[in-house]
Amino acid sequence: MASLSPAANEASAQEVLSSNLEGLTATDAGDEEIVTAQERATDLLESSYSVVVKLADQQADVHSPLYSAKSFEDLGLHEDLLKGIYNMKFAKPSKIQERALPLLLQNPPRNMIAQSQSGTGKTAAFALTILSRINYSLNAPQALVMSPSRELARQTMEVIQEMGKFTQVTTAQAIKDENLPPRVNAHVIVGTPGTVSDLIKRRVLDPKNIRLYVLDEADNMLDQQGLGDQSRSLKRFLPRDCQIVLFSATWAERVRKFAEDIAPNANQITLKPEELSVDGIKQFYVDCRHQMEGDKYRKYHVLVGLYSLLTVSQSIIFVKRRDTADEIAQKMSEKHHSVVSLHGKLEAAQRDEVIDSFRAGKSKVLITTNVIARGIDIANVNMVVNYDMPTDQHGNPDPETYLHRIGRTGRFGRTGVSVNFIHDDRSMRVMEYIEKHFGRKMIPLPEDIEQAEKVIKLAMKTSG
DNA sequence: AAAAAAC
Repeated sequence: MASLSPAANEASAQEVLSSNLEGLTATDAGDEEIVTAQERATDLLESSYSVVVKLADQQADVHSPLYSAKSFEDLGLHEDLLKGIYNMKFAKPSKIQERALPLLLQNPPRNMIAQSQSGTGKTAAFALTILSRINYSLNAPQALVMSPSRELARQTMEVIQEMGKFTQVTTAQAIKDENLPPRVNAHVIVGTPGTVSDLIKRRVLDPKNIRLYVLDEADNMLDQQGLGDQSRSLKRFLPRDCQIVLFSATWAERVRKFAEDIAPNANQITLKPEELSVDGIKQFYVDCRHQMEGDKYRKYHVLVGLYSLLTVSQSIIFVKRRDTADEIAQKMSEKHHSVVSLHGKLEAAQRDEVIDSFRAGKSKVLITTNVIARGIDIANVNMVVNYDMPTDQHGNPDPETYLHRIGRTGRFGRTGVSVNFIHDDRSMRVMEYIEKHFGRKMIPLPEDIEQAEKVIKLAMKTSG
């Protein structure tokens, strides 16, 4: 306990608030209790959460009330959208929504580059923009949302549908193996870049009426080899006056220029660096360097030792390679753990089945690659394990992926714990780099596995 | 020295 950061309570308040704004509060909590918790959280949030707004129009006054919406009514949203919002239990705009929505909704439309932490309602921000801009009497694709993975595209689609429940919106998923008509005329398309560009080239998808192009997890969409080229080249099919919106929790310096290139003259919303800390999630590490030396599976033995003691509701184990995910899932299954593995080598239908059943709580442990590192919301996940520390293709530390991975837990005001597995000097150096990058120390777990389990269990019980 | 994303 003594090792917990002093700011942990503030961060947890943010999560409590996000929880309410995301409409995913604990179902057993009474309405009265939710409101109280939210009010308390709001006070803390106001003082701790800060954004920097940079307007494309130099003449405009950033501090004008025009650029800050304290309520959804202030935004002039259609009644049917307000119904959708309140149906999802959103009480008032989150800080990012408050700042971003007036800018996103202004006419003529302006491009937007925005940064916002996981779980602060960025999906809702662009969903509301999309649903506000559609011409419902025109049966043609008018908004195109791109995701870096199949799983995130499906989840985002669900949010748009839920929010647009009281509108006449029609939607279509442009992902692998999805059955689509010969001519897609849905208003909103959510998809992955390869399939979308394929559909456009085959004239299944006509881009001429697209007025909004959204890149979710935009730094990843622009930076990654393959994804980046596809996202950029798609832009040439879009009308010249198409509004371009880029959202992500992370924006490494190197990627910024891509962003400004694809979304010229954009309004920009940036988080102050201190907002990127992850104090709400208790970050541990287990040093396996001196355990069972010489045994190539010693990291695995520590993992399975920990899991044989721990009782967590659900957890995600991140590994580097797809075959490692399968291998560990296989071995843990033999030990009667409730485990599934998910990665891009699986068939599309299989991927859907695995993620849907994990979401439904049918298995307790998801072993996966970076495919799930970003954006995925699964409320009951209260532990993330970095079995392999996140690195780029050169083996260099990847703090952005680290932040996204551990952001899969500690969501919605729930307790979140992460455990990094260190097995050699290299992985130790990767972790130390990430510690420095975020200015946060990870907490060492006792070498004795039973003691380690007690420490993790205690961290899970204390409010995160 | 990986993963993701198209056929």
